[in-house]
Parts: sequence; C-alpha cells; structure tokens
Amino acid sequence: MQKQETLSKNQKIILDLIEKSDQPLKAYSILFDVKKKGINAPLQVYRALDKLVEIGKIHKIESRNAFVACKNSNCQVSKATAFSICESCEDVTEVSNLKLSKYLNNFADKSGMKYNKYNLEFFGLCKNCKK
Amino acid sequence: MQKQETLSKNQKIILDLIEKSDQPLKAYSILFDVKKKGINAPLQVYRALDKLVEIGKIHKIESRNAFVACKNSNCQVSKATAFSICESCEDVTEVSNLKLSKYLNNFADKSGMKYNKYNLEFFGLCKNCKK
DNA sequence: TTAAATATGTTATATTATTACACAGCGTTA
DNA sequence: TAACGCTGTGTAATAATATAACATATTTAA
Ligand SMILES: [Zn+2]
Ligand SMILES: [Zn+2]
Ligand SMILES: [Zn+2]
Ligand SMILES: [Zn+2]
Repeated sequence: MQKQETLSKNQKIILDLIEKSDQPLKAYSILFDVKKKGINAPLQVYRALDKLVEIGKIHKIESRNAFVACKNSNCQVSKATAFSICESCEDVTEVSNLKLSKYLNNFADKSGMKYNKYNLEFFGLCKNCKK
Repeated sequence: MQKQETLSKNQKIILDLIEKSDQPLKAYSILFDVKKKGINAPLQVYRALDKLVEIGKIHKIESRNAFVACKNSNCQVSKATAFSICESCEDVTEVSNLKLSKYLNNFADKSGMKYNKYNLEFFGLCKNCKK
C-alpha cells in the first residue's frame, strides 16, 4: 500500500480527473477542467502533476506531453514505465508485462552505466484502427 | 547506404550542426546557431528537424525535447531507438544493442497490437557522475 | 513542359512549462 | 511556545517549445 492519504487538495482534484479519464490528459486541458474547482493557474496544475508523477500515481507520456493514471500499482514509483500508443486514434495503454520489465530493469550495456529508471513507448495501430 | 545526397540546403546545415555536437541540441539553440547561415525562423528549423527525424538521420530525445544525430546507421529510419541519459550531466548516448532491439522489435503483448516503432529512454548516472 | 511534390521564407500565434515572490499550515524540536 | 523546516497554495509574469497560414520557389517525374 502506498500512502495515498497524504495527497493535498489540488493533488486530489487533479488525480481524480486523470483517473476518471481513460485517455491521457494535457496540462492545459486539465487546467480548463479544474477551473470550476478553484484551480486557476498553470503552475498549480504543473505542481500537482509533478508530485503525482513523483509518487507514481500518474505517468507522463513524453511523446505526447500528456498524463495518464497508473494502471499498475504505481509502477515502482514511476521508475519503470511502458506504454503502447496508437498513432491513429492516440489511444494509450500502459503495458504491464513482467518479463519486459524484468528484462529492462536488468538491462546493462557496455557503457557500464547502471540505470535506475526507464520509459518505453511503443507505437503502432490499435485493433480498431488496423481495421 | 541511405540517400544522403538528397538533403536540402537547410536540412544539410542543421544536420551538420547536430552531427558536430556530441550532445543533444534543442530547436531554439539550433536556430540561434544557424542564424548566421540565413535561417531565421523557428519553422525553418522544425521543418528540417522533422525531415531529418523521418529519414533517421537524427532522433528526438522526447524527455528532453532535444535532437541527436543517429550513431547507428540511421536506426531503420528511426523506428527503433534507445538512449541512455545521465540525470546529472544530461549526457545522452544512443544504445546500440542487438539483443535489446531484437527483443523490442518482436515484443507483442496481450493487447494483440503489433508495434511498428518504439522509443526507449534509460535514466541513471553516467560513470563520471557516479563519482 | 506541365503538374505534382518538396522545400523555402515570413509573420503571427498556439501550446507547454517555469521563474519569482508572498504567504499558509503543519509537525518537530529547542 | 517560539522558531524552524518542509510542503503546499495563489498569483503574475514570462520563457521555451511548436504550429498555422499564406505566398513563393525549386526539383522531380510523367
Ligand atoms: Zn504505472
Ligand atoms: Zn487506434
Ligand atoms: Zn539511431
Ligand atoms: Zn553524468
């Protein structure tokens, strides 16, 4: 169990919104949606997003500048993430595959650098878009 | 051999600059550098970057919004890319590992989605920064 | 040699993200 | 309890990244 109870007001509002969406949300679309809850400025959104990413509640889809809720018991606090992205409808799914994460967590190349984090984005066409 | 000879003037100028840099360059820093060569507007830079990415001469480091030259004979035209990124000095190296690329190119999860492209970014501390 | 495709140049604007500053609440500890 | 550190909030301004729209030029290929 993670410590969920410590989320602040803004963090809760924004996590709630992202969790209710089945697709990635962009920061300014989040801002638009939470204005009715009294969150008025980009920075308020970005601060909450930063924190939520840090604790693994959400992930940033880097190639899309958008945020999704973690579907994967908070992904070792966002240290090991993988997504599949449909290039047609922009549907994004978090990939949850133990073999893959094991493989990547243990990956070491000749540089001798030891990685403590990775992010992987797969692109293709989803079932629907493949026709 | 790829068809390099077909690069346009702006594309050549910008590829040349990126190839001479050992680290990722950002679009507006490229713009600043190529002003003396008569490239004056962001769009001119972004258009060249788009094309160079498309043909696999350069890659975009998504988590950094920056561009590096391909060190890897143009990575199947940018369809399969992996990088290691030092979170301290921001040094970026293209990972060239046949087993890894084979593994990821063949990866398929239960979604049934077949991927035609991926991008992987590893994060950690490089040798120097590990002290 | 015309038409399509690709590239250029320019202006304006949209989108994404951060800096800087003031202050509030809460738990620790001196 | 007072002082402090830490985390979060609110607000304004601005920086950094990227694209739209339009006009024109150049290259390629039928
Ligand atoms: Zn996750
Ligand atoms: Zn799709
Ligand atoms: Zn490459
Ligand atoms: Zn380093």
